[in-house]
Amino acid sequence: MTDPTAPSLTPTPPARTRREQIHEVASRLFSQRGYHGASMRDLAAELGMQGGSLYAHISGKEALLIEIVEQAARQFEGALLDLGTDPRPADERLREAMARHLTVVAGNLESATVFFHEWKHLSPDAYARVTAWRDTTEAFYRGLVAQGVQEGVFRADLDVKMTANLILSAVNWSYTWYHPGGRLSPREVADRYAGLLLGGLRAPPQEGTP
Amino acid sequence: MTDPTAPSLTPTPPARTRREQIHEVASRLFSQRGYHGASMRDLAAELGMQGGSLYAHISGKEALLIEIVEQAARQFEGALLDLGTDPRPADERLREAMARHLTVVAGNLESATVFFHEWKHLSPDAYARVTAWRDTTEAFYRGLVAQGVQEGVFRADLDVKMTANLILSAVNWSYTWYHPGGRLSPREVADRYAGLLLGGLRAPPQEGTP
DNA sequence: CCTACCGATCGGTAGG
DNA sequence: CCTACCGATCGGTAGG
Repeated sequence: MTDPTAPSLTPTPPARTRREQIHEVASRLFSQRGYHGASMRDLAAELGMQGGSLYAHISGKEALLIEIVEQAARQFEGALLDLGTDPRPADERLREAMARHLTVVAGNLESATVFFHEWKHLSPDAYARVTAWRDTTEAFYRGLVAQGVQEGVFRADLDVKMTANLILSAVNWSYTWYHPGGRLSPREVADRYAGLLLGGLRAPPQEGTP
Repeated sequence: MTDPTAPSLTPTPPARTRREQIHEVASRLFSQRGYHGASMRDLAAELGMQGGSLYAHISGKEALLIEIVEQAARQFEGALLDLGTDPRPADERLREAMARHLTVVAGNLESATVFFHEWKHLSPDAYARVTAWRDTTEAFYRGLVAQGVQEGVFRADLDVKMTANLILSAVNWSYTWYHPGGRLSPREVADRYAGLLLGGLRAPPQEGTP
């Protein structure tokens, strides 16, 4: 009926190398079953090959984990990097940073999950690189908060570290609940989160009812 | 030198059954290496016994996971339950709920980590129970937000679901960064988070500089 | 709680 | 990319 070798009329998805396919399926399996819970034979089977055949394309299971985690780290880094020199006021920069951060999570839910859960299983070298990346991201958000205070856009009494922790909680925890087909786009989530964080939950004092 | 059978002068820690010791070490190993990455032989070795001897005390590896995850769920549930009927205004209830939630996370970092990472590996029955618990907790926070709006304590235009998501992000993500010996107690973290959430980051409009 | 063991499965390799 | 295989390790059990 459907001959897999027949030319398809639907537009072919962008050509992916076998290596990219392996990374893609590995991200899904690692995110669903965990790094140690997903076997190389599972991975091979999903790609229609034998377990040993994987090693014609990749050097080993851990190399796969390293590449998935580091690619995720690079995506986060690339999304936030140029915001360091953005001329807008800190509240707008915060909104933009959260939007980009959430877009990376939402657009790469599987590798983001692997990134957040499985980085502890990396070998010392890759482990250190991921830790460094994490520190950079925290420093970025702390810097943003501190600049906002200096600009007079944010309250002067903010605890910079805890404020950055709160922002990071919001954008990172999204990997647990966000579903791409859902009600809100990543940018809409960011707008609502940023609005809540900037304005607070408390109702403003009533006019004329003192 | 130190005879392990000699009576100790330092106060003995509360008597723990062998089963409790097994749960404790299993929580640590599961949190550090993941459920599938930690072997029953590792666990036995840390307790000074042979692999097979574990099965005199427990029925299997998955039973261990189930009990760790469900005990964590019960702790969260117990901490939040009676707040449903607390008579204080919603902003104080929010602060209290966050303090209790963070206290459970901070006081059980290892089992909380297992709870957040490994619940997907449960068999269907236990999986369903954990999902139900998760729904209950989300409903609790959504209810709290909705009540705050009704009371006039929170802004009338809040997105209840996203507000609850933001609160849950803050208290749950804490398992990734909180260290018991650190600068702030769980209650102090809750106070700062609640202060930020309620009041917002934005500096209040300047008096006399319109 | 130990010894000794079970079948299954693991990541990975040799040779084609 | 396959066949056939390696040693290691897995969760768990029998019998004491």
